[in-house]
Amino acid sequence: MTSLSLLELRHLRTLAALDETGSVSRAAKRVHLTQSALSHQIKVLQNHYGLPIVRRQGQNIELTEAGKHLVTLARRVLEEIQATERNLAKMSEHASGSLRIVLECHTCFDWLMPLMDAFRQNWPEVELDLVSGFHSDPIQLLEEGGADVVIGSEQVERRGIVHHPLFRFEILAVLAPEHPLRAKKILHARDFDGETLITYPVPEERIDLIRNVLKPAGVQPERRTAELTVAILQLVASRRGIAALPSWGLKNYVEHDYVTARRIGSQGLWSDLYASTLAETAARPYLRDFLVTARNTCFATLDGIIPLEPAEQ
Amino acid sequence: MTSLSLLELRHLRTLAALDETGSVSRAAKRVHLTQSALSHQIKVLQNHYGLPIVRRQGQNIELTEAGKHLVTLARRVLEEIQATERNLAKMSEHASGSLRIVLECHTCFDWLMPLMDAFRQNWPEVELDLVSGFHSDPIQLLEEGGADVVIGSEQVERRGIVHHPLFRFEILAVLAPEHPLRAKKILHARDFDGETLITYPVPEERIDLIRNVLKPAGVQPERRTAELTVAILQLVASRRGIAALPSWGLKNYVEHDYVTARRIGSQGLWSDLYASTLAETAARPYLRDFLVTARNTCFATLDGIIPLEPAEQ
DNA sequence: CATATCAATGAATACGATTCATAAGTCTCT
DNA sequence: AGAGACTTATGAATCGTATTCATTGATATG
Repeated sequence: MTSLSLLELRHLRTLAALDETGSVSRAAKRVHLTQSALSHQIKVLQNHYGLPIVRRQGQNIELTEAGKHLVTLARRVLEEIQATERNLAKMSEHASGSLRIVLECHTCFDWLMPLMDAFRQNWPEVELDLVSGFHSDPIQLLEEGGADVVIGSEQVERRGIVHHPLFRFEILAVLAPEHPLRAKKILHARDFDGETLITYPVPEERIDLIRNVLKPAGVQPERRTAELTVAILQLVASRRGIAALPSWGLKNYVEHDYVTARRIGSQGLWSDLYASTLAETAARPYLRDFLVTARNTCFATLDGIIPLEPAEQ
Repeated sequence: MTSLSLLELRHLRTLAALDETGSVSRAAKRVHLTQSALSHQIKVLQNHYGLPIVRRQGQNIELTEAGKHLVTLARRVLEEIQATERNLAKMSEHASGSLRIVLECHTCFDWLMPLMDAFRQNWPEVELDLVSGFHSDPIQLLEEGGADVVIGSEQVERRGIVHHPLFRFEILAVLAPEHPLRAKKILHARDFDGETLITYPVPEERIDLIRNVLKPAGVQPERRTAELTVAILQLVASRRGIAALPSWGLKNYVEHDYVTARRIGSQGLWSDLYASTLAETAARPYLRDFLVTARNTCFATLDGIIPLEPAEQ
């Protein structure tokens, strides 16, 4: 089909990112390019169509009418492409197998559930499971063949294991709205002295706040555990202690004044999330599709997360 | 939307061309690239998906199952893109106006009619017309504002006029199946000596066979005219003379042995078709869309035509 | 008002798609 | 069978252009 169009999928991908982030620089991170690159892309498109596509709105940008047209196109097209690429993947080898997921991070339930539903639809032949219970060395599970993916935040170098970066997120301190510490904009290690820390029932080394902030400062608050995120929040709200949770799940509770969130340290406490697999299973098409849609749905639904550079391979 | 895909629209465009032409080199002409470029593109895609996309079938190629998946994707996507680009075009200026078409070439009716129907649907605001009758200087009509496009085969340099190349086609001699000349594979100028030439009712200079072949050789056969292509074919079939017509319209008649077609000269007699407009109207979005879909539908429906390089601008 | 963060832009760069040159395969015709 | 006219495939060279770099001007925030 002939076409005088200079439009390419790369444009559509950045358009979609622009729409989702509302900012050129955030969109740039999302598509792993510089802000400048996206600015140039936008300019080329606007010249080509003779129409503004984005409008500066204060700090950020906003799509114009024309931009929205292109975004709906982008959505449809990118989805169609992913669908047929899935079909192609199914035609190649390794199109079936198992995807047994180990979660190091309890809060990941939030985004994992809808993701697993979608995946089950797209890959009915793949045996999808969540392997439950606590595991001291989840990576070993991979090597023993007891699991296929570990979702966690530590990136330990080990032969035959590859870590696929998902995203970076901030961990915020969660307080009851009446808590005295609410006065401080930023909490530091010694602010936790004498407080009760409410966490998931996992070893200390697995809790970023303790490992990276409190322990180095020699602060050792009391601990109390709960299995579910809502239970932790409930305890916090009823003034039984402080918690540290990913920012994305807090938004609703904070907005309704159920709890208050505060940054930890002047830079904030950040953690990276990886999906780790055997090098061998990393090549499986359904695994790659799982990772792509995982990132997509996370970016779409989780606020305040930051893309990570894809692993060089 | 994140994507590990290296797929780009350029790939989809060549896929579509590959499917329509069944040959890498013909597809290359269609998308204005070299055969080598397309070969490389195909290889990249096959490596990426780990699947063959085309299969060599003797001289030409054939799409595999995977290739067909991609082609249906390509069709859908490219169509969607054209649709939204039309929408964008309508949002810019010059989105309405008139498109009055002058035909220098009678046979163009064949492909112009469905094209005009499609155009009318897409651009209801544009006043679409076929200006009828014979015009000695159709380009002048453009300058006088009596028409907007001239579709013809001569490319006369004139200030303020731009010629948009459509395609190149071959003109074949058409004989009655029993005609003595059927024995020759190729007809030359002197073969026409003493024959009756059946043409459209236009001046000699407008008839490529006469202007480029017979006149230079000093051959001057009798002439007889008919308005419609079917009428000409009817006269030929009933042995009233020979005609010279574009190859594309002949296929059905030749296959049913209604008439016989022969090449004219060892290289064949070829003619280029252009759409000419004022430079000013060339910028109008609906005109550009008209040209794009004209080329597309011609390539899709007309056999044996060859793309021309787009005019440099 | 200083600082941080944003988008825009021109020039330099680097990457990769395309071309070039060539080889190898396929069909047709004599 | 062999010549010729077609194809497609492939590695190396080239060229175009998308991206980055470096900088500026805007906009918000404390």
